[in-house]
Amino acid sequence: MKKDDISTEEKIINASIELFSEKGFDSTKTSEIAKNAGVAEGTIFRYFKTKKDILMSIVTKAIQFFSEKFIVLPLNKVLHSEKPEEEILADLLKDRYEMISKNFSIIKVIGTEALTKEKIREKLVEHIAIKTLEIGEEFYQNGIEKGIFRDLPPRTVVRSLFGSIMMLIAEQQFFPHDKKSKDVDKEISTIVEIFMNGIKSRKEQ
Amino acid sequence: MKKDDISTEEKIINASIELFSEKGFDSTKTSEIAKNAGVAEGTIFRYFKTKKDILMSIVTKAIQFFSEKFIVLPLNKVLHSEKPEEEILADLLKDRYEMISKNFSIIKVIGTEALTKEKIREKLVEHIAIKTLEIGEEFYQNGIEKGIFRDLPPRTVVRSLFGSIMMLIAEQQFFPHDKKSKDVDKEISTIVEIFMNGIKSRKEQ
DNA sequence: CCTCCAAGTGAGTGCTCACTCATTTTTATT
DNA sequence: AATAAAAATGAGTGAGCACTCACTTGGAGG
Repeated sequence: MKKDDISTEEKIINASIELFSEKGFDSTKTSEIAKNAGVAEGTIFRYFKTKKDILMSIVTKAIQFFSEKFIVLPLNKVLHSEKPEEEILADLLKDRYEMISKNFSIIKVIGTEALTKEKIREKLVEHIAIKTLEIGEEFYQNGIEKGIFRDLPPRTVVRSLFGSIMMLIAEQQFFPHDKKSKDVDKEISTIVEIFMNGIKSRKEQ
Repeated sequence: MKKDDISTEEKIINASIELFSEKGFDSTKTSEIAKNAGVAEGTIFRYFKTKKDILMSIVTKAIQFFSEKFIVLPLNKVLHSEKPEEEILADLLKDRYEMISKNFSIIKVIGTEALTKEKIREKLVEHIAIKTLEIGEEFYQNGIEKGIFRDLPPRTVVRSLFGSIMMLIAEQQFFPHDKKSKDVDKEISTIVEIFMNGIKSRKEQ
C-alpha cells in the first residue's frame, strides 16, 4: 500500500532537490537524502547508480520540462497574440516570473551546478538558452518590422530584459520581504515601463 | 631568496582562486592547490588552518577590496561629475563591466558559494549589495529631482541596470566569442540607450 | 496458508582526502 | 663557519562518506 501515491523514486528526487538547493550537491550526504526521503540509504542505490546520477536525473528531467513550458508554450502565446505589445511583454514577464519563482529550488540547483560543470552548462545552453533567445529575438525583430520597436540589437534587448527579471527574482528569493504579490505586479510593470519608454524625462513633451 | 617577489601565501591564494572558480570549492583537492601553487601540501596548512579557511580568507579579502573599488571610488566619480547623465551612466557601466570581467574568477567563486552559504551571502549583502544599491538609488533620485530622470522607483531601475550588465558579462564569460572590445562598448551604449530612451518606437517624433 | 520475488533495509567496507608531524632545507644572526 | 630559528616538506593517519550485499519484509498469485 502506498502512503501517498508518490513513488519511492519521486521521494528521493524531491528530497534531493530540496537538500541540493539548500546546501549544494557536494555538501549533501546520501544519508541525509535517505532520511529526508523516508527511505533507507541502500534504497537510493536501487534507483540511482551513484549520487551524481541523482543530480543528472534531476537536471535532465527539469531541462526537458522547462524546454516545453518555457519555449513551446510562450511561442504560441507571445508570437500570435493580438494584444498591444506592452501587455504581451507584461504577461510574458509575469509568466516567467511565476514559473521561475515556483520552481526556484530546482533552478537554483541547475544554475549552481552549471557554474562549474560544463556538461550541465551545455545542456542548459542547448535546450534552454539558445531557444529562449531565438524566440525573444524573433519577437523583437517582428516588432521592429511592424514599427512598434526601435531598431536596436534584439539580442541586447532580450538579454537585458532577462537580466532585469532574474535580478528581481534573486532579490525576492534571497532577501525575502514579507511583501504581497501586488508589489511583484508593480515591479514588473515598472520594468516594462522602463524598457518601453526609458528613464529619461522628456521635458519637451 | 624569493623567486618572484610573490609570497607563499599569495601563491596558495592565487592557485585556490583559479581552481575554486574552475571546479568549485568542494571538488578542489588540497593536493591540487599545492601542486598548482608549487608548494608542498603541508605548507598550505602552515598558512591556513583548514581548507575552508582558504575560502573565507579569499572571500573576506575580496569583499574588502571590492567594497572600496566599487563604492568609494564610484561615489566620488559619479555623484560629483559634471558630465551629462548619459555619459556618466555609460562610464559607470563600462567601469563596472571591466572591474567584474577582470576579476571574474574571484567573483564567480564568491557568487557560487554565496548561493549555498548564508555566511558568505550575508557578507556580500552587508558590504557590497546594500551600499551599491544606496549609491545607485541616490544617483537616480538626484536625477529625478533635477528633472533629468522620470519618477520611477529607483530600486527597480538600479536593479534592472545591474541585471543587464551581469547578463552581458555572463554571456561573454560562458560563451566567449572572439569578439573585440569594440563590441563591448557597443553593447554598453545600447544598454544605456535602452534605459535612457526605451525600446518603443515614437512615430510622432 | 504457502510460495515467490521484487522492494526495501542498514550494518559494514574501502577509498578518498583534509590534515599532522617528524624531518629536512632555507634563511638570518653573530 | 657555527648556531639558531623559521619555513617547507611529504609520507602517513584517521574520519567521513558513497556505495555494497546478505538479509528482511510485504504482498500478489495460486
